[in-house]
Amino acid sequence: MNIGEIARRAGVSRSTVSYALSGKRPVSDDTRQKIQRVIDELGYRPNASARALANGRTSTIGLVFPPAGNHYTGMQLDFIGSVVEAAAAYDYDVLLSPSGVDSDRSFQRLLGERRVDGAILMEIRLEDDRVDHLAALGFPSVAIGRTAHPEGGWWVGLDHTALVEACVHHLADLGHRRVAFVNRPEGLLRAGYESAHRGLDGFTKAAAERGLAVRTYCCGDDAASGQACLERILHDEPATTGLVTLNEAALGGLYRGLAEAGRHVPRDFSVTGVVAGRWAETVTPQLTAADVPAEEMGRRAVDLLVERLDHPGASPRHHLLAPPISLRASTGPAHGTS
Amino acid sequence: MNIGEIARRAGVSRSTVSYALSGKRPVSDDTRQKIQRVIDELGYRPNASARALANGRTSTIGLVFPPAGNHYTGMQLDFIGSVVEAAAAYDYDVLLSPSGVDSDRSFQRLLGERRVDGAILMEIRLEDDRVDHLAALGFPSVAIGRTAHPEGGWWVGLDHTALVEACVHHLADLGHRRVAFVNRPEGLLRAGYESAHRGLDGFTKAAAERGLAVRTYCCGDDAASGQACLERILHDEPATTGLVTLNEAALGGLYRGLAEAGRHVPRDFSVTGVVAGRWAETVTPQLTAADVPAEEMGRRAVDLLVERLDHPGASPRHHLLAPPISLRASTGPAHGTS
DNA sequence: TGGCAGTATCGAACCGGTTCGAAAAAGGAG
DNA sequence: CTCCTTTTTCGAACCGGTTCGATACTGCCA
Repeated sequence: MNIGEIARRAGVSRSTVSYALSGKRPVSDDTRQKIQRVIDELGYRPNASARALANGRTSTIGLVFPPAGNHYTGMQLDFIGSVVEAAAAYDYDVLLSPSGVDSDRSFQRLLGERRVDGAILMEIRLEDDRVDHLAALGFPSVAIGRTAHPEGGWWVGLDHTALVEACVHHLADLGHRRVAFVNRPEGLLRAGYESAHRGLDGFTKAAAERGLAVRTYCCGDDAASGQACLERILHDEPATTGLVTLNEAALGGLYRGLAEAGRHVPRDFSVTGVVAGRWAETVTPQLTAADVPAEEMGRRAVDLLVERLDHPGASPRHHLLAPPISLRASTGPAHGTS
Repeated sequence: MNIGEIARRAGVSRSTVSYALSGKRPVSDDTRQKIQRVIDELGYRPNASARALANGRTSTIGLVFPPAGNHYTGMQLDFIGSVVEAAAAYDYDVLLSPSGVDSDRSFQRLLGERRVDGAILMEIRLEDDRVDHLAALGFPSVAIGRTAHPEGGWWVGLDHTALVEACVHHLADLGHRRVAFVNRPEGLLRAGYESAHRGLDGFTKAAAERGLAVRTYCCGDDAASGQACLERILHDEPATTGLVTLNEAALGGLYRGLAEAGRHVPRDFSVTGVVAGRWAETVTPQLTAADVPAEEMGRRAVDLLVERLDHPGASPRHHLLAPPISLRASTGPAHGTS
């Protein structure tokens, strides 16, 4: 079941079999057919490790996870799914790297041991040592997210600043004056997560522009935290009439908190934010939100990475996406205290 | 940066370096230290492909996806996350295989090209050619799910029949007489998905035992389908007062449909089913449900696979899980038409 | 001081492919 | 029929590790 066996049965040399398969040198028609017949008969497939060793390419890309710990959100699932699918179209496999507790170890595994040809990094931080490290090494990688200094890098990003600004303007246009911001968990904000920081920046800036009274909160990635967070919001400022969130996993909890406080959405309270479309449609009333185009981002990241792998000298490229807000049913005009 | 370079700099032979690293033969203390110093200095890591070629083990396990198409549910995310984490603890990497459109191709890639030492299969069908195929090949694999003939196989399963029965009994105990079943999408049922079939069996059986009037539905994996499905349920039998679902992605839509029909949960209508705990807590009121222990299942699947890899002769093992129903807030006593 | 056990290290073969240079075979022109 | 070009195939080296058999070195006892 190795190439030598195929060669023996076809009565040719190993190199001829190799060339017949790769097409890198011409092989006469009848020997090719003879070889093909033997291959089909035995169901032969070349050994991936041997091939990787010989030509230095593993045909595998690494998908590097955050040091976020044990919690995965729905958005990440969409990334993973679309990356795997897009990679398969280019004949690449996808190796998942947890980079959980000690990210260095699995990072070393992926790069140091040459398990992958390139990497896609998820959950980027503004100052991200992984990105810097890879850039210093010249290792082909694409970030899903954008560091504080994205110039000269390869990445696919979402313009969280602009999206959150749009959310704030949307609420302000509806007459809301007291608005809260529900961010990702505090640990992630402190760790410098891009979405948390840029989203917060956009919120602060737009709120200042519109002269809104605002409060910002961090919130755990689960429904219970969302509910608790909403209670805190109404406790701190009962006159709050709207919120913007980046935290899709807390969304259900936020809604529950509103329901239990007797605030009807969207009559008494407007909710909006930046979340995956699937989640926006799950809650009732459906969330007016900037839908994170996770699938497109994953696909584009793979496109960029493959381009980079195919053309080692290519100059850096990136995509900054800013999808429009999908108007659904969770926001409405403010009244009463406005 | 290869073993020869290390050997040269340390003034020893390549085999000595290899033995110093693997410990498979004794190496004197000072040469070991000399070698280690060089390795640390250069940051050397042995090439994974070369190692895999030499000793026939890739230290990688494959995670095989369903032919389900482009839709991933939250449960799958939890499986993936826990599998990756558990595998990392055993020093295994995880290779994702879509097996999307033509599952054969990526299957061949994984096994035929020897990219992985073993595989974990997700989304099992009652008659699953992948399982049969692997069993015939004697290839080390563990299924997350259980075929119609699970004897002699390695798997981690969820007792959907028992769980759905428990849900039905729960509703019947509360006095509900007309109950609906919301299954996975029709395509999956027709394809023979285990959860869809066994869940349906349990529902039918328990409903018959309790003499309930029932209807069963298939429902797409998204909120819009859930809403449509609920409308159909109430249209077909307006006196329905409860439902059992396996479809977590439709859950939000089911709730919305109930709200729009003016049925209050749990006062007018009880909802229960088998879904991941995270989803059960997202909806309001929180779902009384059998929580799918996705994390535990993923972890156990890895444990079994590693055991199988370490002891090639070991006799088949499995785990059939049947977590209890978590009483939350979505079910209550029936009244009115009862 | 020779013989011997035991330890430390080395060289070579091997895993299964790819690739290069050269040899062999085929075809065409003189 | 020879010579030369072109096409087709072959053998050997290489990728970077692992592993086996054998050699070199050490210390100990007779």
